[in-house]
Amino acid sequence: MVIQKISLVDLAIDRIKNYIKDQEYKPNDRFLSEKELVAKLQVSRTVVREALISLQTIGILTIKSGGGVYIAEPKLDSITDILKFHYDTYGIKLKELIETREIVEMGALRLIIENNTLADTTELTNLNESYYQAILEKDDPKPYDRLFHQALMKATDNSTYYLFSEIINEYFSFVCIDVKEKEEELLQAYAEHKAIIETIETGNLHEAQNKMKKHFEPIFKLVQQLKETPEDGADSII
Amino acid sequence: MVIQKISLVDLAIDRIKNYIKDQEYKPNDRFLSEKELVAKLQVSRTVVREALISLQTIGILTIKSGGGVYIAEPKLDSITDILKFHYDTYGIKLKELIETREIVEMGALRLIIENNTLADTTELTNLNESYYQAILEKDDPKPYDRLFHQALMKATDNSTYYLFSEIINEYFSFVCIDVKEKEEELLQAYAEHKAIIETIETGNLHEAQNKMKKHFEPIFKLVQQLKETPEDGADSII
DNA sequence: ACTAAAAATTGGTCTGACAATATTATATAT
DNA sequence: ATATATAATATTGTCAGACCAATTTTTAGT
Repeated sequence: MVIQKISLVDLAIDRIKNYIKDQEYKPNDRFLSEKELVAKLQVSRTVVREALISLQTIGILTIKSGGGVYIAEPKLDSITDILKFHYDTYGIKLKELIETREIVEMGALRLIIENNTLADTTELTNLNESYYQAILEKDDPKPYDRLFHQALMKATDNSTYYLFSEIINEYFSFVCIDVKEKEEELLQAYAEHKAIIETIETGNLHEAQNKMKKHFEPIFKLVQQLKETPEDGADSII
Repeated sequence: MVIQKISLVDLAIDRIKNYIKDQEYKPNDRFLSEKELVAKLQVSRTVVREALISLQTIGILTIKSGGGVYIAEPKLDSITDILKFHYDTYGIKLKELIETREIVEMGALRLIIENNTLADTTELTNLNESYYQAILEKDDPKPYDRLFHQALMKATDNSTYYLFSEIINEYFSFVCIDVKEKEEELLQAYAEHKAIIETIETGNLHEAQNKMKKHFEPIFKLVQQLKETPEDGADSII
């Protein structure tokens, strides 16, 4: 006996999913209320609620207490949530994660250069200059760094690849320790960004990838120095 | 008023998550029953159930009707579920997905060769030979192809990178149309696998990547010929 | 010791009730 | 007439109790 009998909740989830597809809802649209779904699906409120919660969990719906049910904004929170739990519970090596980022961004360079999807490097340059300004003004430059790398990934003109890179980056920013870099190192990163942009413009893939690799070296070294420090005491649910 | 008051369900989810971490459960271990959780968390069964369902949805727990709650096997089903919905609802371009696979596998070659993580290419060869046998015996060779590419990704010795590649492949096998390839094409693929292995052994990254790129060309061309055929009629929930 | 029936456990679903929150309608003041 | 405060309504959150269905455990009989 392997077959799992399908529960009403699972059925409800499926129906609601299909309904959302067919109705061509847009994010933030108001969805049906629990009451309406009870009438429509002919099941108890319990079942409807459990289905809605499941759909909220995977980021399809948003339930506002007292305010109704809405179509969720397409985000990756639910995916990164899962990965976070994975990380906490089963452990993931930081070194691996950074290496993954590195490889993914080097791959992005290939897409950009081979497919020639980046006609205009102005935006990248602007973002990097914002990064530079933030450094000089002692602001936190990290958001700009993030934007720079995001723009680079977007320049692949492959939204799927970009999607996965975002998952990885989300995951990374959750996992990664918050390193305070020295101004000297930040300026170095700025220069490397600049060099990468210029190399993209020349169309030299091999060179661009090498520069990207260099760009990742500092963080790589940093991580390899870190010790794994797993120490917790909490035990019961509280 | 931006702050969302935290619901009891969300609290329960958090507590349970932490409890699982602390108790060092293993997959398939029996977890606490609803009743026990009610007693432990001091909330109603409704809240416990909704929390459990949420945790089941993201693949942390498995609820067996009448049989109790269990720690789920770490799988990516929940993630691919989310992506599937994304695909159905917002659409994802097949061409992009294949390009993503291509880039990811080319990146894998870099990791393998640069880090020299693949001391022994025997397993890859064996899997490829199984692929060959399946072709000759008119079996479905796809599973062996899948195994070959999986082994390649594992050879990066980066479980995180492997994890992401699995997400992509799961996603791909869901999305992708089931193409029946001719024996001629299958044998071609076999030969390309073989060539890739040999090039890995020589340590020539550039060459290996080129061969991988060639290996993806057929499926690439196939997809670009396909027309988008969105045609459905269903409207209401049923 | 093995098997089959009975009992207990556990999850699945339903109903009704009330509380907490958000939205909408109404009344009031300017 | 418009803006604001208040009341009414709608909606989700939580609880309790009941019964059904599936599973597991116990018991009884051979």
